[in-house]
Amino acid sequence: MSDTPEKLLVVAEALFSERGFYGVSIAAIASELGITKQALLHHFKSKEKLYGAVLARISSDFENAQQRVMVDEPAPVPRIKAFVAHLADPSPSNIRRTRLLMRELLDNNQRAKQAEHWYLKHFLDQFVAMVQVVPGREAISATDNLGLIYQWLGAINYFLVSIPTLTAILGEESFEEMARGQGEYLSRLVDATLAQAHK
Amino acid sequence: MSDTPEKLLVVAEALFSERGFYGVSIAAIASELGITKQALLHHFKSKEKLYGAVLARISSDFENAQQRVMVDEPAPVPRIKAFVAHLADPSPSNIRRTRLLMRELLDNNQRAKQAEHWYLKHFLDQFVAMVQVVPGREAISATDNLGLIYQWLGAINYFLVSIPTLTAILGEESFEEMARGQGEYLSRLVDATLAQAHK
DNA sequence: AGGCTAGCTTACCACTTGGTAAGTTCTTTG
DNA sequence: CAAAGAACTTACCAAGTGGTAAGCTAGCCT
Repeated sequence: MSDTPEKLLVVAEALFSERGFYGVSIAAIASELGITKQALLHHFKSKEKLYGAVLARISSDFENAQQRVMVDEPAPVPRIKAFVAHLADPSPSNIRRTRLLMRELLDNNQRAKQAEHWYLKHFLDQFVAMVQVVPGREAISATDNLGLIYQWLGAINYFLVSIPTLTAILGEESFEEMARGQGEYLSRLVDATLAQAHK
Repeated sequence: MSDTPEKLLVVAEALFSERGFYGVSIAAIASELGITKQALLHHFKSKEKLYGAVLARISSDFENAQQRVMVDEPAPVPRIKAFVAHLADPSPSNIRRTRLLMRELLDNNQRAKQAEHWYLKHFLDQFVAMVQVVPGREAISATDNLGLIYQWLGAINYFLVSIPTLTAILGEESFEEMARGQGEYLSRLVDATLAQAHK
């Protein structure tokens, strides 16, 4: 094979992230890769399946990262902070994936979806478990803890996808200043929200 | 005229919100309205312009709400909380608009955009001004306050667009429980994050 | 009455879309 | 060596895309 399927998924991920599922044609992806549309369709039988493969790759990487932090950081709160920091990593590749997942969040409204087999279900369950072992949080319901997690995910993901916009508004330098503060902000956000329920 | 332009914009807004700019054809919007595609194109000369009109309508409503809260709530912190509560209103129409604006945030990455004339610039400037008059916040840079606002917007907007997903995961009742807590959560989030910088 | 505009309609267009069908070349395996 | 399958290619297609052109009708203004 001339291109590894891995390479195909990387390019497809980038384009889906930038323009969305309906915004990219398989021909556009193929052209970016320098192959024909039909070569792409040979590997992934349809556009939907190609997109599915992109999602599967992301969610698998996600779960790996989650498992890693479970092992590396045994203490509950530092573990959460480490994981939050990982999710908030402002690297181009993480921004790209965050944008794609946010599009997915907006779309799977209308896309048919069974809650049980949802590709991020496991990720959320694990995350809730991470919060529930924090001292003082054991008694709090999973639903409430999920609410907390959604605040964090909101703050993290919204910031990441806003980066291009913020850079345009603020200019390169001011944005850098803001971005430097963001890690510290998030750490304090976790502390503040974790603490507030058991005052 | 048989349909008011208002009615056209309402339907277009709903469809753009659900499926995104590329996900909806002008023919689909027209069919939903029970008119021909060309009738729609008669009112708004192109798809882009129709979409632009939808955005303009939203941003104008936004600025009205902002102005109202400035008048109705003179005290800085209650004013912010009232505005946050307004933005977080989980009514179907607000969810629809939040979803549309989030799509816009994801897209205007690649869409050409001059920061100065950006349709939400004024909204953000006003919001920053609202935060900057909070006692203890005057000395803090606009950039830092903007960072704070993005945390709030993130928590609010992400939650709103996640509602369909969360309902599917948790079921109707558990979700209702979580949603009831969300208003209280947000109020505390504002308190906690406003306080943290001037301890 | 004549002209003008708003609000349509039907007809049409070039282009792009995702996808199929069938054949070809290369590589691996029995 | 033969068979099989993987990795393509070219050719094609029906359906849909955004948009133009031109005409028609009703109401309004002078």
